[in-house]
Amino acid sequence: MSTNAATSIAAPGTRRTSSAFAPLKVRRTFEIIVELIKSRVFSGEYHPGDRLPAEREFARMLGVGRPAIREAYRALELIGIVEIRKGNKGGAFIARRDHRTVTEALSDLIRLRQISMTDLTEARVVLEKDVAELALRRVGPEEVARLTACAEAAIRQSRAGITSTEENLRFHVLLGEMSGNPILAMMLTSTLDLLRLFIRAAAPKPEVSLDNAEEHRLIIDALQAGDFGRLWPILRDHILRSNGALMELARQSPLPGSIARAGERDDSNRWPGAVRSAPPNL
Amino acid sequence: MSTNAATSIAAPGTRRTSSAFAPLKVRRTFEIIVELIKSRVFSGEYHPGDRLPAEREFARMLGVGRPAIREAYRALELIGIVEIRKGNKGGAFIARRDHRTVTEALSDLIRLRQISMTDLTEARVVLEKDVAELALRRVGPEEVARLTACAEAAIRQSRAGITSTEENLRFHVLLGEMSGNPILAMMLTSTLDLLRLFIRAAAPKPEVSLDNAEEHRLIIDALQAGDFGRLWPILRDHILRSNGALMELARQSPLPGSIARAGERDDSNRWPGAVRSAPPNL
DNA sequence: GCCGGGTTATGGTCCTACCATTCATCCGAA
DNA sequence: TTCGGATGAATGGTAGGACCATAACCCGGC
Repeated sequence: MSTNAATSIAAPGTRRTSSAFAPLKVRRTFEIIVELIKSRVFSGEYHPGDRLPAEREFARMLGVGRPAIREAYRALELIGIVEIRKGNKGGAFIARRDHRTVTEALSDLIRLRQISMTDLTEARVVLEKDVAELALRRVGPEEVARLTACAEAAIRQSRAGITSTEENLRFHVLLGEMSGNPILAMMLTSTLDLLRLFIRAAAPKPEVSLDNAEEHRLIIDALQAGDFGRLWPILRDHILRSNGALMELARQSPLPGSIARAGERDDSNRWPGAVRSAPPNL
Repeated sequence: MSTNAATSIAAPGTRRTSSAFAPLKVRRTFEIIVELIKSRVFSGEYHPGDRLPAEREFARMLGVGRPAIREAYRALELIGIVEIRKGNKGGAFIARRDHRTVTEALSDLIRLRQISMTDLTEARVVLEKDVAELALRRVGPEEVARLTACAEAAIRQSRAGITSTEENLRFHVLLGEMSGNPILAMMLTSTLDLLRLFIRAAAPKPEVSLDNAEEHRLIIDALQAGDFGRLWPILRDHILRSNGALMELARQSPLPGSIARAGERDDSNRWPGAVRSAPPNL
């Protein structure tokens, strides 16, 4: 290790021949670097698109080895804070944030916990209910236009024989965003991402569409009317109907992959079998 | 690179002098290894507590370098699937899963998105409402006993002059678990973890307790009665009251750290200022 | 039986070397 | 002049080896 004490992260004596009263370096080097970069991102010092120093250069600057920087960049990439590009003018760039990290973490956790389709639908129903209630107060003409565009795109795809699952899911994601609450929106998006996994596992055939895009128009109408009492039954039935269709599909085709297995383990009354308890929340 | 073709991950020719028709190895080595281990965990081949091969040994087994294994283990550690221990008989162990990963991802995202205290409380209110409604059908004597024990522990701590924040938060986490829906429970837990961060930032003085533990008894009573119409106003007011206390505290003491800054940036009507919009959901 | 030091397996870190990829630049042909 | 391919340079990806720090284990002395 060369000496570059100025900006060195590792205090002298923390490694090699640790002198008496070594400062108890318990955290790993790369974790310190991760914290350093995180704090700069959070404090607004770094902005999306900014390029972090090259591994070799940063290692020299901080007085640590290149592996430490590598691992820090890797960790930051995993949690979605930076994006790593190879080649000339490549490097680590501050990423635009999205919910991917949360979704993946949730997805992993859920697969390990052997979540059932029932749990997933139940969570979706309550989240959509809350989100719709909040969105109701915030939708304006612009929001309606976006929802309408999404719904019509799905309908066009359906009529053209193309699967509109993605577009249909996006409709509900949009609804989540319109709640105005980023936490709830993120949670709903994660739930829907998970639902997409289930759909892909149960209905690999792309010609199958689970969502009835036409119904989205009714939802938009009710949203415009601003009447939750009218909106909610429509939305709820819409969700439960698509859930029913998915369960039906699951029954027909065997379920490949770990997602399927996740539910079979526990008992008979979980995925892909019948609903465990009554449909939630009415 | 030595040759160990038997169980080699890297097909011959993917590196060094890539022959014609190289199989387009686009994914990085460590990602392949992560997938491999993940799938084994998901499929139940590995169980919590199991020990993965040592880095050097696994590298030899797979015919890859030690750094690849290192990075794979690191990645798995970050997403909470394994736990790495040093020393003799150390190594990578399949971890017991918890929600930490989700919480941290959520926390990072939220800090970057400059979530306000209002958003957080709003999310908490709707989640607690849903969770309470579900829990209402599932609580039995055992659940009531656990909640009571938690509430009484908090009360004892309060009277002894000890901060009961942790215990009070745990009460709501318990409520989340009693909903029977792991997804919703996880989401509520993550939200409460986030709230803990806010509390620590706003009220570093441990003698301040934000939650009124006595009220938890009322909640338990209403839960036992099985009447959501009675339970909900109590729970809602309880949450909003603690929120109000937190906001008050935030006003009194300046807010250190990135969490505080996260809200100050946007506008004046975010944290630590007044509520952005009307309290959610009534 | 208990305590303490030596042993040893293992992760933590660093270094060096080389490959692979990507972009920018330059040069020649049209 | 313009376009396209060749070339070079910067950078991440991977490998392998070396050494340190740590923690569990083992064994001997008390």
